[in-house]
Amino acid sequence: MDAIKNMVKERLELHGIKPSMQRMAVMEYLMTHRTHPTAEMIFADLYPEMPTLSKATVYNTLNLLVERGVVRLITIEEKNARFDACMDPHIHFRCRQCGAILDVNVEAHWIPAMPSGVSVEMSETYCIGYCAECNSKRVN
Amino acid sequence: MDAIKNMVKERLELHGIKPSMQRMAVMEYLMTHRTHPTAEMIFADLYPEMPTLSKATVYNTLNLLVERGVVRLITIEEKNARFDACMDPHIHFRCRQCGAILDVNVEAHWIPAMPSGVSVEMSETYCIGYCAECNSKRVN
DNA sequence: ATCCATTTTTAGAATTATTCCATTTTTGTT
DNA sequence: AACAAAAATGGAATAATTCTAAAAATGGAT
Repeated sequence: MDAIKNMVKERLELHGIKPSMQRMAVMEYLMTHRTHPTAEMIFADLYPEMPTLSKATVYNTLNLLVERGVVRLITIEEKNARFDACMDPHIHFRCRQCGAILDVNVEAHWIPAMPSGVSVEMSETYCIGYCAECNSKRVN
Repeated sequence: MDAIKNMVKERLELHGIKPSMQRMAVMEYLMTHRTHPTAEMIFADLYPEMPTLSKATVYNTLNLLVERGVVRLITIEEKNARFDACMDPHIHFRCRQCGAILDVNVEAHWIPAMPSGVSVEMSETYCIGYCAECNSKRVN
């Protein structure tokens, strides 16, 4: 019936994760909110509809999803970890002024030549500067 | 006399930072320890020789150095901020097993095309995987 | 259906990196 | 020496995340 819920379920099972209600909820949230939310944001938004949801479960689930490579952990902001369910190649940009985190699509991710013997499992690139809107308001 | 202390002093003054004892100590530490230390590590190592040093000062100094673009803040590890006084283009690699953080030199840093209006002040790339040593010990 | 083992969730306490705050010390200038 | 401004200090406060021990849910096997 619900196409999204099916995709969520499949994606979890594909990575060997049992699709419990809570895990489905967190995963669905990430797939439908491309806002790079923090654990706190996810919890706050899910809580009204799942009043017995625990913050620990949100953290447990996010950690599991990251470990299994289902979602990306973004450390572009020192304070909070942020999460992204989009695994297509893209990088992140954070505006120094308004704090917005934007996706920037790239054809493929840049992985420089590594010293021999080193194997790379994943790489992340992020940029920091001023977004178009904040730039236009800036005094020079 | 002390060539390093002079470099440290110059580098601070070049960025408009008054070279106090404490700031010199932190900056010298970063320039002579290419280990991407945490604030805690810097404090712990400096403390024996500067018993009145405060952790707050180490944090204040590191924040100032990062703001002024004298050192790089590295967020490759979720738990702690790490710092790097080397501003030459290079990226960081973290070994998932032993936790070592290595520099990987690159000719120039990769900055993908940004949406129009966006200005980029800095960018960071990091990779995570297994270092040569840990790789050789891994079971397949 | 029922029992049991395993997995998952839960609430709250604990941990810990970092920031904040009010005071003291240091520095530089008249 | 006196004073204002800047920097450093110690300890309390904050807040994100993890830990812990108990409760709930799940999934066979009988």
